[in-house]
This record gives sequence, structure tokens and C-alpha cells, in this order.
Amino acid sequence: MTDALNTGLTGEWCWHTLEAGAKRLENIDVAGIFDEIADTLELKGENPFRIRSYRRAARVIHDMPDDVKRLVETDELTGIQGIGESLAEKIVDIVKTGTCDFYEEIKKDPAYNLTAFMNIPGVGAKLAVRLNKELGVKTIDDLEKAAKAGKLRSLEGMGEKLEEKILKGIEQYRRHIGRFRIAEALTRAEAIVSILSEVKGVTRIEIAGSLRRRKETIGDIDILVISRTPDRVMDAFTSMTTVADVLAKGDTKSSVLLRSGIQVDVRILPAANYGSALHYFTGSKDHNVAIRDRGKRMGLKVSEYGVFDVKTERNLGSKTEAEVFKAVKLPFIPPELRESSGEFEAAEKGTLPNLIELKDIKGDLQMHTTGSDGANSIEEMGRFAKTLGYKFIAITDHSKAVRVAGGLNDKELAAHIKAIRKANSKVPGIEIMSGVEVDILADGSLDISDEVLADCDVVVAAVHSKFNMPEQEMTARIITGISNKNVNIFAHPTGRIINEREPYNVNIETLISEAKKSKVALELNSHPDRLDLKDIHCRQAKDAGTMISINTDSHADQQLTNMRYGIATARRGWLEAKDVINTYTLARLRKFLEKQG
DNA sequence: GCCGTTTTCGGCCCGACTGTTTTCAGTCG
Repeated sequence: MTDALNTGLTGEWCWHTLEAGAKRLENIDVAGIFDEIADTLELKGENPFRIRSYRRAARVIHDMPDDVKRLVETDELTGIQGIGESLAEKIVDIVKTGTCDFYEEIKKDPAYNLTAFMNIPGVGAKLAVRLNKELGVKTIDDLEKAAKAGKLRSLEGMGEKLEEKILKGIEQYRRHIGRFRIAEALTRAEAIVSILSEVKGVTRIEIAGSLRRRKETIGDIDILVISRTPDRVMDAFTSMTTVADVLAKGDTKSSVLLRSGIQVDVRILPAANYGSALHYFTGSKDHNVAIRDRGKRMGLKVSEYGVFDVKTERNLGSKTEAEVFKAVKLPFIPPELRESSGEFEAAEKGTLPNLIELKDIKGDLQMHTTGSDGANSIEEMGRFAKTLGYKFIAITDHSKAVRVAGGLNDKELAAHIKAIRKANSKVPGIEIMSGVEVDILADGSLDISDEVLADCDVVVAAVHSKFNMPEQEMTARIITGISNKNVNIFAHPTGRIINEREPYNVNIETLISEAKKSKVALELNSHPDRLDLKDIHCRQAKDAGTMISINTDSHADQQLTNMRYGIATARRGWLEAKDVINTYTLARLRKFLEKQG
């Protein structure tokens, strides 16, 4: 790997994550196929346990850190919990050929065409089949028409409310269609960068677009390349095994559709105007409009080819992004801030934030172990955290209200705290703090007694039930919960799951100000499906002086590396190291936890 | 389809919630 090669990622995690990204590609593909098979089998009314096996295998493969391709080579697949002879055989075929016989068979089944319905919240397999059979609807458009015409209520056991629910579900589904979560987009983009960077003649390659700005969801992937050999780059790009369709292939621009449905554009650029092109293709659109407007007022013309003096036509900056900004008399604005949401004003005033970086993080304050629904022991979590250079972590298993996750009651938590202390003494060089993710019940009370909570180093409070309370009630419930003197952090504050579940009704402004009063930090949950608080709320919290805790909520040791997504969102939320409690030294953190700092 | 001091068959998590209906089926996590 050469220095000239720049992936657009900041700092030290560049190559480390690139490798991880390249590894995971086939895992996602296998998982996607198994999920489609599971959906189709469910629609066909097959054995629910057989369906569960496919879903479980899909999840295991998706989440595991190991490269499924490597496991095929070393014949280790059947050693994995949830993968037996039959699934292993299919995985081998998929990795080698991109598909397997059973999947091809499934795709021919009429039920396969109904899998789209299952993406609508509130519609499961049974309902999808009935709607298809009794109303003849084949597409989501059909379903929408039928619901709007009031045809659903004529069916037995269905009423007006269900019609409304389905229409709302369709609306939600449409809003999200075509947008991919950052983790999937980044993983795929990094894998492509890895492949293309091996092509002879490539001197620079970089991710641009909304992915470079680290938006939580991404429409398509843009990759910019400097190369002496455009033909070779385009050949390598369009012949990747993950390509489903080549939409365009030229000397300077090619587009493909990946099997996963993501469109990827690759552009070959001349080195001379790489900086202005990178700036242009990074966006956002609004940011570009604003910077062109600014240039115009200064007698300059800004385009992807450079910043030109209108009179003399002299090029004032195009080789690097820094040159472009300098030409319009601005300091460098980090990609994450380029949303035309105040970055120009801050740049003018010299008040751009010194954005937080991954290396600022000294520990992670929310994670699970085998004590509830995690995959690893306390010690294992501690040892892995240590390899990340962390100085401290907090073990925060669920409380009893979250029954499906094996939540702990008072007595079990008390014993767990002892186990954590014991583990702490066994892993030198890192402080493993005791904690809990305690549920805030519907009435605002906590699911663990004050007595036991007081014994924890870190108390993370969270909502996991009754998501649909009206705003006032939900806000009051949360405020009551976090005003308990033992609570330190409020986890995933809005409860949203990106592309899947809307946030519950909580008044963010009230929550932010009450959290500050109670000396409670709001969590920025780093799980790429959550990213909760989201960017704009982080900025609101920062402006109000409410502290943030960036945690991974890991359920397995490898997930601790999800911190990168939390950092990405934090940067989009203008956060600096000083706004985040897990950049503190252990001594200072303890003061905060004791509500003295 | 997976798994095993209930091991080659038979069990596999289960409670909350919703919309509908009055005892339940479907969806979700």
C-alpha cells in the first residue's frame, strides 16, 4: 500500500478498517441470500424452525468478524453455531459461484415475488399471502391502491385501522427505499477501493459523496480515481463478482449496480484538478451552491475544474481541496460539516469545531456480556477493549424487564457486579467498571432498586417497551427515569432503528435540558443501525452544554469497533473531544459519574 | 435446518402489543 493512496478516511484507522471492509463483503452477500430464502419459505408457510435456521445463519454470518470465504477454504463452517451440513454446502456454493441451486429454485417460486410486502412494517408473511390471494395485489403499488380504495376492510378480520397502518407502513417503506445504511455502504465502498487500488497505474483513489460526509444513509457510492490506465480500472471495476449489472462503461465514468442494489459510480480524474473535483463530488449540493455563490461575489468561478478568476481566467486552486478553500478565503472545512448548515459562518469567524477523532476515545460505556444477551464474557470484553487502547469500559447488561434478552433482577445484578470486580482484577491495564442498562418502566420508575443501582459504577438507563406513548407521557416517563440520582447515561435516546423503526415521541429539547440538570450524559449509540442520538441532536446537545457518551452497545467483542460509526455521527454533529465523557481520563470520568464534574 | 448428559428424533423463546373480536391471530423484538 502506498502513501499516495488515500481512502478519504481520517487518521490511523484507514487501513485497518479497509481490510475489515474487504473481508466482510462476501459475508453480507451470503446473509442477504439466506434472508431472501427465509422470507420466501415463510410466505410458503414452511416449517418455522427451518425458516429460523436461515435467519439465524444470516445474522451469524453478517455479524461475524471472520471472512466467510476464508472459513470455506479452511473447512471451518460447520464449526460455527447455527451452521450445519446443509447450510455449509450452500455457503460454499455461494462463495464460489455467487449463488446456489436452492436459491435459484426459490427465486422461481411465485411466493418470492411477495417478499417485497414483508418490508412494509406491520405486514408479515400471513398478511402478505392473504392480500395477494384475496385482493389479487402483486406489487406495493397495487396494495396502496387497494388500501386507498377501502378494499381491505371488506376482508374478514380486517378493518379501517389496519388499512391506515398499511398505508403508513408503505409511506415509511418508500421513504427509505434506495437508501443504504452507512455500515453496508462503507463496507462495500472500502472493498471496491481495495480492489481498484491494486490495479497498476492507480496513484490515488478516494470515496466521495455523502459517504465521505458520513451520512447515516447513502443513496449511491461515488469513487474518484487518478490513474494512468483508465481502461484497466474500468475493466476491474465492471468485472467484480459483486456486480449485477453494468449501467455504463466509459473512459472517465462507469456505473454499476451491485447485487445488493447499491449503485456505484467510478470517475477517473486528472491529477491537476483532483482537489476541485473531490470537493465538487463530495457535496453536499447545498454546500456547493453556497461556495459557488461565495466565489461569484468575489469575482471567482468555482467548478469541479477549479477556482477561476473571472477576468483573467487564471486557475487559483484545483490540485487539493485545501487550495480550493484557500482560493475562496476559507479554512479547510471537514467533509462531515459540508451541509450548508452554518459551516461557512463558523469558518469566517474562525470557530469551526476541532472535531473529535477515534483516537480521542478512552473507553466504551455500554456493552453486554453472557450475563444477559451478549456473546462474550466480562473478561473477554475487557481484553478486546484493551487491544483498542482503551483505559476503561463499563459492563452494562440488561435488567429483568427485557426478558427476551435474559435481563437481570436485583439479586442477579448484585452477583454480576461482584463478577465484574473479580474480572477487573484479572485484566490489568484497563478498568472494567460495573454497570447495568436499567429499563425505565412505563411509569418512569426503574427496573432495579436504588440500593443495587448505587453499587454500580455506571448506570445506563433506557426505554425498551411501550414505544408508542404520546409525547408528553413519554417525555415525562424518561425525565422521571433519568432524574433518579443513580443514573449516569441515557441510552439510545430516541429508540429509532434506521430504515426500520421510527423514533418514539420524546421532546428532544426538554430531554437535553433535563439531562443537563440531572448531570446525565445522553448516549450517541454507535451501532450503525441506531446512530442515536443522530447528528443534529448531538449538535443541539452540545449547544446546550449537555454531555454526550459515545458507546457501542456491543453484544460481542468485535462490535466494539463500531465506535467508528459513532465518531462519524459525532463529527457530523460538530462534537469535539471535550463534549464527550468517554474522552475523559478515568479520574475525571469518575467525578462525572459521582455527579461532581 | 440445527442440535444433542433428553444424541439419530423431537424440540426449537416467548411475552407485549395491536386490531379485531369476546378468546384470538399476526407481528415484532
